[in-house]
Amino acid sequence: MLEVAWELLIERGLADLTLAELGRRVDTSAGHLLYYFGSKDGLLLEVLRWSEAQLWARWEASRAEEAPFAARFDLFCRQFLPNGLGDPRWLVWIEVWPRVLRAEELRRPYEELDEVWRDELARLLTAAGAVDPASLARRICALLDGLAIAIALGEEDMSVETALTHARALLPAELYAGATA
Amino acid sequence: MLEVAWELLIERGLADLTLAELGRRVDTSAGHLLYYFGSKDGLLLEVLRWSEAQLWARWEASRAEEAPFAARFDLFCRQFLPNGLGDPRWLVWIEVWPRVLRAEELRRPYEELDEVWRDELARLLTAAGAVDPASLARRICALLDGLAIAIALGEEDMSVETALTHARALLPAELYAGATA
DNA sequence: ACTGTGATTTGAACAACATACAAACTCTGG
DNA sequence: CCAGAGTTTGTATGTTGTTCAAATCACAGT
Repeated sequence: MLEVAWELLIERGLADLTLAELGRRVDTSAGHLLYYFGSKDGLLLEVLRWSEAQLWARWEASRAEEAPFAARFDLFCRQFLPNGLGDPRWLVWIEVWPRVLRAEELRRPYEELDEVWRDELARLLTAAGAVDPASLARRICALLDGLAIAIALGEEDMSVETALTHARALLPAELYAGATA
Repeated sequence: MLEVAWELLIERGLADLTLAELGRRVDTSAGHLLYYFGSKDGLLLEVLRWSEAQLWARWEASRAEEAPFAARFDLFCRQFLPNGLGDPRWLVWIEVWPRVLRAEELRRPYEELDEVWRDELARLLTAAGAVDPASLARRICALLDGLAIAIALGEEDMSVETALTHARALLPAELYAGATA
């Protein structure tokens, strides 16, 4: 069901991700979706969870633990960043933010999702021997968030490659030694 | 009128910033607001413009052109970053992002507003003799965006001071030499 | 003054939406 | 076969932003 929501999101964008429309796709009623997810906020959060799980699976499949740090870092950033304008994953993030502001009870679950990548990056940095991995991970993830918005919103002078360059610039020189494919 | 919208936003938050409610405050009808602003998106954009103009005025009043770079940079960041959880200026930014995604015609005006601070920071950096001011400004503004989201959304381990530390870390050592008040 | 014309302003109507809810249905343990 | 909890549906409700025709206003030209 979440998968269908996802496809709907890709096909028709944010505007058409409505309970009625989704109900039509899944052959059920909007009422049932509410019963199931509690609210549209709940549904969105669940979609986000699902999409993050997908991404995490891809990440676990592709991350090469023994590869050099530079390669793993690049891969991390590429996975994290949006895949161009209107990337569905970031569509949901951007849609969720204002809702977190309106609804107190979304804060906790939101933060949990947010933390995952920060922790993973911190793990990467720790393995590479960074001095304050937690703080550096915070910094890099914040940067990636900002860059991701620019990409997802379609700002002309921002691309994944440019973003990657910016991200690398935050690494201490000794960590990101060689160039990578 | 935009000022009243602003006060309404501060008092009651995002959820109550509705055309009907605003109309009640300004003693006019929701229909008139639509006639005037074209759409709610238009209103929001105008509110954002107004708030940015306010901020810009404060910035121009307080920036000391002859002060050392470190002080001017800190001031810039403090102005730019949200003033704690639910800062109204960032409330509007966060509300605008999903709308930019839904409505193509918002992209241009959005980008114009976005660029202002980037250009100003680039100016600061140029004056300080940075090597690639435009790119560095891009990077720092993206970082500030990411940090701002964390602050505005009320993530516990993020404060303006912490954010400031992160921002400073992006500067080449020779630019940010001394500590500042 | 009068009038006509275009810009405002209004209020009611509309459509789309998330949500609430009661009724109908389904399944399961006794 | 039944009772009752858990699902599912369809309809109703309340709130949105938006549309629109009518009313009002401002004011230039005569």
